Amino acid sequence: MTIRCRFAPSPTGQLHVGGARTALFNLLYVRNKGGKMVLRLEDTDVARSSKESEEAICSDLQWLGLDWDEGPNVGGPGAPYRQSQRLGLYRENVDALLKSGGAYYAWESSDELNAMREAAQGSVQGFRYSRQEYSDEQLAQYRDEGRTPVVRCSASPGDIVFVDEVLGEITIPASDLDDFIILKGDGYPTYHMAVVVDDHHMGVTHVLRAQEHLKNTARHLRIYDLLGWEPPKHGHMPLIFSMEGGKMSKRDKAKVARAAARANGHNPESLALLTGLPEDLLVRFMKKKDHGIDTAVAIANKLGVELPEIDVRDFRESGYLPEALVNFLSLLGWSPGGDREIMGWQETVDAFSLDRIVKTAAKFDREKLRWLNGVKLRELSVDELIERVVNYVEQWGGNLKGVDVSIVGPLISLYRERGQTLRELDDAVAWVFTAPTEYGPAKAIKKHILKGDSLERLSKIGAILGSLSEWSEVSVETALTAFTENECEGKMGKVAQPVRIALTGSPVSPSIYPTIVSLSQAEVVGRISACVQYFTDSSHN
RNA sequence: CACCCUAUCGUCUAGUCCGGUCAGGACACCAGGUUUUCAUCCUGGCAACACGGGUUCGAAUCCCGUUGGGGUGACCA
Repeated sequence: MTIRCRFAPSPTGQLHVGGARTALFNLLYVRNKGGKMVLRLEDTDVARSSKESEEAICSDLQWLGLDWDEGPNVGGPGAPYRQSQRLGLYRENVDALLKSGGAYYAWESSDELNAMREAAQGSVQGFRYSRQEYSDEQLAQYRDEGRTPVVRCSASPGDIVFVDEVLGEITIPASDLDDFIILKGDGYPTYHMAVVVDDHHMGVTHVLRAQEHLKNTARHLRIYDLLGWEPPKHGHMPLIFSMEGGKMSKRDKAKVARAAARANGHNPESLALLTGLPEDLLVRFMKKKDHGIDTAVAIANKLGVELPEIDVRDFRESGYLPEALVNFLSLLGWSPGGDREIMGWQETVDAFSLDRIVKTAAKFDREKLRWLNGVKLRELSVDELIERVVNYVEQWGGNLKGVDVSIVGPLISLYRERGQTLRELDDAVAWVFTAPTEYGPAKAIKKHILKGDSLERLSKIGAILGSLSEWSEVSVETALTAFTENECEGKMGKVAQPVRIALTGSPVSPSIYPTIVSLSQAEVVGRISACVQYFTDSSHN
């Protein structure tokens, strides 16, 4: 039997890392078993679904290298792969359930339902819908009001017991289940109905999804049973937590922005002034009534705070490598056993199995991701890394955007070991394009510039470099080692550190010779004399 | 609050199913080495079986309870 798995996002926003991990595990399983991967868009929430979101999600999946064998735009035996294009099929099966008595029409409005929930607040178990009887007069009245009924599926009379591929035997007691909606008032199926019908018709053999769906599985199994279909196997994967514990969610961004605002002593009024956003929105935001990402981003930008990456897009923008994110994600809730961690795609595919998926939620440790990204960065050949950086700045901007490859190349190989992300690499190189206007830290300045005859020495070095007839790493090295031997008792630090400060503004940079020739001779001479000038001016020492 | 899931270093985890190197690796952190600075790299260190009962010659590993954590409780998926 061919194994078939699916990833079924709803196109209502960006691809979340949790979603990416779900897609990843499904694909790893499929590739390991030589099966087929299906991508299906669950766009039954008409109000929230969008084409842009669909494109963004597909783009991020592709960026991660998570491909699919069947899906929208590629087709396949289960086509179409957008639920909004499969309405007839759902309707058919809803009708079948209606006919067999497994489902029935329910006429309560959302408001009435909410009122019923409200009323059930105090009860031990909370609200559970139970089937209502309607008199002919009531029905007539509802129709006159223009109400459209929903269709509810009758709950299983007995406990739902199934063997989960990850968790083992799971029991959802009947007392926990109630009659759930399978067809909405707008004629669209709910998730429960659509998922079951599609998984069945698309030949899905294994449903691997997050543990938050555990109870939904009980509902889905009920539908399979009522329809007389063989259900697929289910496996529920552990959740991904933020470092604080709790599902990693978009709200984490709002949380960070709020904390930053408070730490800076802001109130809604001052925030409105700062961001130009309406004050009532900010009031709601700060009171945690609103968690808008745009609001969070606006505040963070003004305050210069980094928001935590949550969506795949965020990680892309921060300069992570797809292979690093994939490797990291594969280790969240799964391990190949033993001591293996740094793995390539095929190695991971070969090692993957459901019984090695962990049962407990994993916290998302960005520090480890950063480290892993650095490892993957250094695994790349220099040429490959250069290409990644060029593509990266092309898309997301940076100091190196539009800069000639003949300049980018040497710089990147210089910084290869000094950055964990593409963004950091680009940031690190900023000094090449902008001469320093100030120098620091103070302690280093004191030691390398102001102490003794340092400034005079720097001046001499400038003169020596300026007199070179050939501008190359070798000629610079020859000249400076000679100078070091003759005038600094061979102490390289006396030469390198002042030069670093003069050229970059800080005492930290890659090896000194390549650092020097990263700039033109004229630029080096200019920066050195500017530095000497700066500190000769008595106000700076 | 109810139900369900779950429990090894701060974090990700190996070991648990088939009890007998009481615990391995990695991130982070600390110390040292290499290095003209930084980084890379190398070496070493710190650090965990939630608790309480059982079962057993012997339990991280099996059973029960407690506590902790999380999920769910939509005409969202």
